[in-house]
Amino acid sequence: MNLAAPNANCPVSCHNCRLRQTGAFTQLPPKVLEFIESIRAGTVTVSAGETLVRENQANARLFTLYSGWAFRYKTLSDGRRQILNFLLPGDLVGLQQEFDGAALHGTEALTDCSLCVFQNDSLWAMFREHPRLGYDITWLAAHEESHVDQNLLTTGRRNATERVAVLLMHLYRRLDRIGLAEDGAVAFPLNQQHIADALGLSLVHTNKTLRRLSALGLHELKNGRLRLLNPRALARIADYYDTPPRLMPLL
Amino acid sequence: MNLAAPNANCPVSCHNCRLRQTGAFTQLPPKVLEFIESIRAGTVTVSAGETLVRENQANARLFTLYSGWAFRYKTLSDGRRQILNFLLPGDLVGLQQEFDGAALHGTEALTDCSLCVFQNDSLWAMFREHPRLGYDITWLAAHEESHVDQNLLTTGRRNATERVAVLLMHLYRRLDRIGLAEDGAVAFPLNQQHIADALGLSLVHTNKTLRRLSALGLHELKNGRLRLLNPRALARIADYYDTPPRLMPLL
DNA sequence: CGGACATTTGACAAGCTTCAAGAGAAGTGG
DNA sequence: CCACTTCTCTTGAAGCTTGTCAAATGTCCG
Repeated sequence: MNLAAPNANCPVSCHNCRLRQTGAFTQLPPKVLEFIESIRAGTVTVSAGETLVRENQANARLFTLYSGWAFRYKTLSDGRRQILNFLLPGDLVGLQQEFDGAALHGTEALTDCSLCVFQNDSLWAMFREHPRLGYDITWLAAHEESHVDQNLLTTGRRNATERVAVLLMHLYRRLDRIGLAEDGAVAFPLNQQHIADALGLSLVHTNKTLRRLSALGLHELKNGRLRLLNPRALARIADYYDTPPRLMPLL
Repeated sequence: MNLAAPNANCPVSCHNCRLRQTGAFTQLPPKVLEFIESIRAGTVTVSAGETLVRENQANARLFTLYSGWAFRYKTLSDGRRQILNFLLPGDLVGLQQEFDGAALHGTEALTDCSLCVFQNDSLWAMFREHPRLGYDITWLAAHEESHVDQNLLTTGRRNATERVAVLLMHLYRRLDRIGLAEDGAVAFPLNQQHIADALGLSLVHTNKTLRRLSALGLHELKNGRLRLLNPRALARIADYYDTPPRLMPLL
């Protein structure tokens, strides 16, 4: 079961959803699951590098990311870019613009992705028909905010070494939780520009910091896979201590 | 009507709520308003500098800020602090820890505050009894996230001058929208350490940057009030252009 | 008037960015 | 299969923004 594989397409029915079998997500009553299936408008695949939602786009839809990686970002008018957070399988895409009218950020596929698309205007129906779903959506929104909170602490108050350490640890742990770690390593499709844009650093300084950490034997990054060689040292540098895993909702 | 005044206590009944008369918030059907009133457990006042929710606190409650300013923050173990966003009248306090079990951030009163407190475990009741309220809560969560998004762009990719300009503009506009601007000026209770912690800068550099901007005649900060003397220049420096005001939900 | 706290300023050091250029990797077309 | 292009990664050097240290000034309040 490799959900990160390019050809990992969404299943026809939510009952067969492989994400739901990972044990990382909460179970839904059958009636609610059927409702989700009824408002699913279809599935979509997007190639690496393509834009899912443009900045300031008005009419975006609501998705659940099924396989692959994506990220949310904002840019300044002179092109400086900040990555806000990374989206992994199970994450909801496009909630903010349902409320703010237009997206205040862009969303881009980092790898080939497949997504389940919900019908237009189904958001209100979810709240009305199944309060449980409304609750779950709010949970996901609050959870995503906590990721952005953490990234803000990182860019605002950590130095370059600490920032890189946090990023590596955090992504590794998120992937591990949804079953995407194999033999102590995870797929790692980010290039150094992505890392720089996520951490508020320049490309060159990101490179030098990564080299320093790997020269110290803290991590290994090759063939597009990340391995944490000394997680305890990384955690100490990053001042980052994980909370115990909790089951997440999945739409 | 000065909602920022220290003695601006919550009204007994939501029907008399002065916030609802500002025109900045959506109208609620009478039945929903009565429901809100029924799950309101009381009101609380907090003095400037007091902590509303400690970092890692488990049993925090849900509030609506009625008057005064507060802020959410995170700290590293060596004391470095990052302010995540500022909370103004009408904002919901404590939603995240309802989901994550414990607060991953602290919340502190910046001025004397009064807040409406909701009953424990009333969150699920809101979603179940009145889907509209669930929808509104999600709106508020998504809206707060968009503030954090913006702050992350600012600390990650703007220089010191741009950061200060953004902060001044953004807070001015938020206050203006809820009717807290008088004669082109707003109350501004932040000290320079707060600004530094919000922008990811050192205290000294924050001071020098503020002085430079005010020497250029862009803003004036005295007697605890902020006046934007050249909003267009500030907007240009900050690369910050506001979206038209939208009505916000109010619980 | 004294004490605590916030603001202001200068000098210096450090971390990070920018510039420049080479090396490696991957894809394309002859 | 090899030249060619393009992109990513890597490294060094120089400069600038920002942080740190230290101390003076201003402000508020008892």
